[in-house]
Amino acid sequence: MTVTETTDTRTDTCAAPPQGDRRPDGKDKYTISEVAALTGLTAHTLRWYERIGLMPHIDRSHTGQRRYTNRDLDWLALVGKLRLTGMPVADMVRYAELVRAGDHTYAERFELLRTTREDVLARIAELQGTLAVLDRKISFYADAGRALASERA
Amino acid sequence: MTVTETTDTRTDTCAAPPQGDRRPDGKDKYTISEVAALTGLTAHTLRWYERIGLMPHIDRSHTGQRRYTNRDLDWLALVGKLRLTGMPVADMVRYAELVRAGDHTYAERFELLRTTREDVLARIAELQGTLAVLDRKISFYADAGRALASERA
DNA sequence: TAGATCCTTGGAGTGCGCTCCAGGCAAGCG
DNA sequence: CGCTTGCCTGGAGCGCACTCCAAGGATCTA
Repeated sequence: MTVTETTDTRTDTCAAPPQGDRRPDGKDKYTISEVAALTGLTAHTLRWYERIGLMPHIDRSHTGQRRYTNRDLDWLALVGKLRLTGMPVADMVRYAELVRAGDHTYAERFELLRTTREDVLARIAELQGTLAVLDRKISFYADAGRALASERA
Repeated sequence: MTVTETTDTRTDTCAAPPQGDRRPDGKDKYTISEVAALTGLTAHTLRWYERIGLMPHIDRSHTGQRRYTNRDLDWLALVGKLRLTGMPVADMVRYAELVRAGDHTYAERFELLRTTREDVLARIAELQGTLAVLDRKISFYADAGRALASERA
């Protein structure tokens, strides 16, 4: 038995959820600028992602232009999420390599994601700490503003 | 009436809370390497902060060496918090300029902090979104790991 | 078929936040 | 006295994640 992440595909590219965000239904070929529009990344960045191995090699049209698939969009959605966590690009490339290497890397992928999860939790806690400081200062300035206003009155 | 942020000082440097984190009591003069040890920043970075205007001009010993005060440490603590929010250094410099400019910049400081607060809230929400994705993937790999284990049995 | 627009490539450039270097001064110690 | 250690300066360098450039080929619209 082989476990795949989505039920309807043969190879595990660790694709994102089946829910396309705002994706023309029934379509499965996108030019680079269409993908740029859908993802918010620039075409430059998409090509760069491919060069550094963060994307698999993208299908090409008969004239050599890139044609992205829905699967590629799924992967980019995941990359976007990982990027939001602050994960370095090098680590994402490592993850992409594990995915390409096949099922026997499940344990390592698990470990990488678990570590990332811990980092995210720590980061959230950190931000909540700074939020407390900000709130203290903000209420100080709010009070000070009121005091100055009443002074003028 | 003039409102100051801490009750025991005359000038408002928007100092951090009176609770020193791990600070030798009764001391009010620190060398750059002591400050580096206390803050986790490097001496290089401390000098650089001063050059770009993120720190006020630091007191000097008779031989020209920097002598940081507890007030400077308070300010560095705030800077550290703001840095954790992801605020660009340029914005922190802007805030520092407002503080140096005097009480009439309270409204602007308030605005800056309020905006930062919104950013932090948005960032936390973002991270919680990525956490959901991570959790989904992690449980996938955990299940897959169990399936592979039972296969070997 | 002309002209505008889009896509291709390798490699160079950018902005940020540090990080380090060279060369030199000052203080403490055996 | 020499040695080590710590600090000073302006300016160069670095790692990251893009971002852009030049020169040329492909595709679309009238």
